[in-house]
Amino acid sequence: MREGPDIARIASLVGDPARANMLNALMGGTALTASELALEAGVSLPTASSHLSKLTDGGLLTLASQGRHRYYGLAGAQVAGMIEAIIGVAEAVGPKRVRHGPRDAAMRVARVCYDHLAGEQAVAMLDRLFDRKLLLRDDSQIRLSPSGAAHFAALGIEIDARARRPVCRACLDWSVRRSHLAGALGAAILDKIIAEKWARREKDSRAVVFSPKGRQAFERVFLA
Amino acid sequence: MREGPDIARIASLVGDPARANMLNALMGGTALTASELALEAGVSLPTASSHLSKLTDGGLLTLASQGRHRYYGLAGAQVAGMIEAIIGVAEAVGPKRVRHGPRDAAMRVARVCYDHLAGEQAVAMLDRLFDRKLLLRDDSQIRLSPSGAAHFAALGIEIDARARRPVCRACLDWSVRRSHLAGALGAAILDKIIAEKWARREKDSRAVVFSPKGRQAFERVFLA
DNA sequence: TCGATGCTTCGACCGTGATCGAAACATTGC
DNA sequence: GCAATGTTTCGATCACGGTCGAAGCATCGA
Repeated sequence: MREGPDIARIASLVGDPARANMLNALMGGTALTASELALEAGVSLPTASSHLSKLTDGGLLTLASQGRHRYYGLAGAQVAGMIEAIIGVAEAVGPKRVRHGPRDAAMRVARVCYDHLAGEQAVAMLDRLFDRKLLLRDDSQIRLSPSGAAHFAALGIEIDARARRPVCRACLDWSVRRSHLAGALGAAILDKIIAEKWARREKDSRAVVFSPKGRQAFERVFLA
Repeated sequence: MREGPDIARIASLVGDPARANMLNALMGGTALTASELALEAGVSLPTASSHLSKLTDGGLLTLASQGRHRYYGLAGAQVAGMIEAIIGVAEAVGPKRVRHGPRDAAMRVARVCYDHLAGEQAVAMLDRLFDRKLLLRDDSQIRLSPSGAAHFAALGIEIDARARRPVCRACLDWSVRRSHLAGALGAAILDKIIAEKWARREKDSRAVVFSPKGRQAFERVFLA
């Protein structure tokens, strides 16, 4: 009975259906208000409020008060990564192996993971960035190379390396089961994809759908 | 309230302290009997038995009956990866940021993750295997290259690619936060490290401690 | 065949935590 | 100020699930 980190505490936070629905909704990356999350979870407002304070106390959510609205969001990419890992297991052991609808397929190709891109496209992108030496695998981190910094700057993506948030971070992809790029750079790239209208967010889903021209542009810039 | 995979079900399985302790114990990779796990979790045998059937029903554990002993083990590397991800979050949000004892430090360097090696050494190894083109990042998988197959065969590690189990698989490392190598090859490498006595398992811990000569040998073979 | 060992099932107990209505609190717009 | 809106706190209810002792199965060794 040696004691490690309190994984039961964290897991039990995710282990309630109402809270799991809230976290799932927040995987889209946008912060939501308490009432939106209550609707999403299918519980009353008081119940939702209670759950939300547990999640924030537990360190899984952050809270940003703006006037009378209170926006809840995931506490970081690591939390998002954990939830993706749980989703992966749930998919694998779930009773419904054979339910790959069209929306499911789109999710596997490209989706939002908190604030960055995930799915086959994202994994392929990270691979190419390594191949082109724009990113370097350091001892225990991913780093932006000088040529990489120049490359992204030319695209209008400039990252302040001194900010608190790490520039590059690996995040395990539940569908592909390999890492994709998170961190400030990962978020900036997703921002650009949306801003350039290369792709749009599917309504009420984490799926990201590229337009034909958008896909070409994305491949030219990131998969070349 | 759109429905995804049942992540609450999976998370709540991990969310009970007794079950979490059991899973943690099984992260060492060796299957354990019900009585051993009861001891590990600090509960009575009937209680443990009840938990264990829930975990197996839930798909997190596999059961191998051998005579009157019943050995429980993790259901796969994906489950192990999920638990590592939860451990990572628990460490990050836990109240004890500054408690890196010596055992903790050893865990970060090298430890067992289910049946393969994890920690800084394991992440560095995977990086070098890519650099040396012994492994290839394919579209959505890690593959063994022809030269890699030859290389490992020369070390006495031969993997049957037609077996049900994937040869190579990525597994996210909770301490380093990047991928290390799982799958049949990852397991075989750990086997070799132990068999060659390059390192030994720390008692009652997942830590793997290299001997001075063993470290040299490991670095020569896998980090060169 | 018989006791010993390992494990599960049964039954009963009990505490934690999820739930919601009502009321209190906070902020904004008028 | 004062109503309207968004959110939390309080209080009470209730059910689910964790817990263990006792008994029941199964397997092994002699």
